[in-house]
Amino acid sequence: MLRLSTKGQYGVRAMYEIARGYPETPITIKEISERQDVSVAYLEQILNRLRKAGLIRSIKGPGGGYILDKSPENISIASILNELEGPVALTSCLDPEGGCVRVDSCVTHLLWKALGEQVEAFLRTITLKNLITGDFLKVSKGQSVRAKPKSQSIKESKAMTLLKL
Amino acid sequence: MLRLSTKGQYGVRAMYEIARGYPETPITIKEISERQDVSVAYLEQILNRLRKAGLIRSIKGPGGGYILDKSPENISIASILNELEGPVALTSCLDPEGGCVRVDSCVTHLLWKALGEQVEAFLRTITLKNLITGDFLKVSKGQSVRAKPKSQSIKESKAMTLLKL
DNA sequence: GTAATACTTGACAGAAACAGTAGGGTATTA
DNA sequence: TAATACCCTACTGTTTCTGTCAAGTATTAC
Repeated sequence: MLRLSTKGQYGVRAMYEIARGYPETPITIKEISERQDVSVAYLEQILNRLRKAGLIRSIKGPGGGYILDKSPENISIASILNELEGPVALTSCLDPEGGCVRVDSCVTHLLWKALGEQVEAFLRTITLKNLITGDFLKVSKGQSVRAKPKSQSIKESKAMTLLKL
Repeated sequence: MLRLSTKGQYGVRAMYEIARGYPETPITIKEISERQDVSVAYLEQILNRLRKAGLIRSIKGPGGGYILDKSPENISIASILNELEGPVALTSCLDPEGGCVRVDSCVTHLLWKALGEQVEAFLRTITLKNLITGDFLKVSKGQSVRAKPKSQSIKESKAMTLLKL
């Protein structure tokens, strides 16, 4: 249950590749395509939306490509997925668009709401920088948090709290 | 993103109705259908799977219906959803069935894994009893946890920790 | 024993979402 | 002006979802 679409998955992986070139080296779609094994045409769709959302910038012509529009520590996984898949909405009830007819009588309404909020909170704490440095991976494996205390931003330490649950 | 299927949603709501009759009063599909506004035929499919999973028991003939096979505090939302939608698997990579070809090279693999585990942990802590007593709802609204200390099981207090994040 | 109640099972079908392709266009550089 | 590289829209096959339908089995009450 709760499958993430390929658009979201590829989007995060593409952003990871773009982030690696930050702040100077643009990466072409072709390169992302080869490294992440996703077709150029499909990536075009995905990156287009992320560009319109202001997460990345594009440079046309030879030597061009894509580059982050903010620093990696300021781009969360949540912001990427929100653009590509919309906000977390476990039920149509909770979709910002269509309203719920039976909010009050629905016992499960607050359950789904709470879960959705927790997921969003989690995704907001993980940034592209975490993906690049691998801090996140170490923490999720249960390694010592205090091994690299000075590199921990506030956001990162929040992510750790969540992961240690 | 991350929409829950109606099967899962209806399943939980149906289980809530069945739980209300525990341990003595069986409830018919027809009654659940009317209370939760879901067709009888669709509920039949759903309840069948929950019965085969051992969560509920059925009694045929007049006066029959469905009844829980365990006490409400021993049936978690996770166990219901797992039967109806399978385990949380944000990517096909993480599906217990199909294996991942590029586990090691995939930077995001552990991210989705960690998120999935967190969601499962959350759903395991919420039980049908929480739904019935409404304890869960109070907590999720940020009310004092210590207001009813004696009714708190270990599981419930875990859920609260999660909700307070 | 028979009629009414209620669960059991498998097949099927329309709708929606997903995943990806195709084919044209525009801007920039050398 | 040719090559590079991004830009945009439309479309289509596949899968999943969301149910319905129809026929069957078991139990109870009388």
